[in-house]
Amino acid sequence: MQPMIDWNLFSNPAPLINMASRSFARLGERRVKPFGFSIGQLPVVYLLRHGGAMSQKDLARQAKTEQPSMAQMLSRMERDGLVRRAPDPDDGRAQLISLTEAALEKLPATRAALDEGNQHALAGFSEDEVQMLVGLLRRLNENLDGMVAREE
Amino acid sequence: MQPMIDWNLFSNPAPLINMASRSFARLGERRVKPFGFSIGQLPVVYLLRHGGAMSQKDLARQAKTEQPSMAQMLSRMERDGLVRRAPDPDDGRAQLISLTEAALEKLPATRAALDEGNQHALAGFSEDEVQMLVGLLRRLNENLDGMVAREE
DNA sequence: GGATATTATATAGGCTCCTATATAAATCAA
DNA sequence: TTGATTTATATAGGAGCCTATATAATATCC
Repeated sequence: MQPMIDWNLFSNPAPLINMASRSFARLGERRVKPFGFSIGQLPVVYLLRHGGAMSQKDLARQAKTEQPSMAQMLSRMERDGLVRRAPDPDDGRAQLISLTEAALEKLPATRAALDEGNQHALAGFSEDEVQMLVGLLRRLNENLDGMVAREE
Repeated sequence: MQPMIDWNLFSNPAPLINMASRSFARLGERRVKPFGFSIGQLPVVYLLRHGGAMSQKDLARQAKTEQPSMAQMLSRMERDGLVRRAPDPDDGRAQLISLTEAALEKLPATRAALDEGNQHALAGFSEDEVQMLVGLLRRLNENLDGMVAREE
């Protein structure tokens, strides 16, 4: 039970993380747009980067989004020629999703543009500080994942 | 120019922050919903928590969202009886927005519920680690804000 | 004072997410 | 083998965010 002192949005991780997330999204959007991607698509791109194929379900699980979010995303990506859907020969319900050649070709340049932006975001951070931040964020995500799973 | 080694989503701050942000939002939503709020409204609630009134423009600036996002949010909040819009006597274009009594009454319980969730998210973190995380996030946000402002 | 900027909101359109629910194929059990 | 359950995707509906643009009121500058 902590005292009901007045609230400071900027000393809690949650709002700081929300702000950072939105800023990263806006900046990332600008950087990947020239290559025909949008920022939310990157987890899918990442998972399929070697040219392999995955089901929608596996993509959703590994990208940690809900299945309907993934379905919608894949529809847009298919519409934009980034992704191909093929019926799974072993399961009539499922699809196998893979990146198109066009998408694969644009990957290296896209990633370079994005990396450059991420470097700028960490201007003034020592290597140790970056590692510290990443480590703390990983632990935070582990806690959060558990809470989401337990419906806490 | 760094080597094009294979990509790891989990050693970059940006995707980790995006994941954490989404988890916080999902968990926070569950916690504040019983009180009639939704998680995205909290910056507005926070800014108006003492019963004062602000223009939409000031709310948007201080909550660091774009004006149209704020306009939409306020429409929903007005619809839900959380906020009141009054014409600004000094400026025919502007409105003065304030929380309704109903919203003000539910504030303490809402904040308590949210704080509890945030504590759980930081389970296993020492006080120093929390301060470290907050400090690093603040610096990161400063960088990001600058980049957004400079259209970088 | 009247034309021209600037400023405060509003609207349109789209993306990324979420929850809840429907549909269709596969699996399991009796 | 058929009926019930589980599983993979789809659809509906909505929040929250963004960019681009329209509208209306205020300021500014001849």
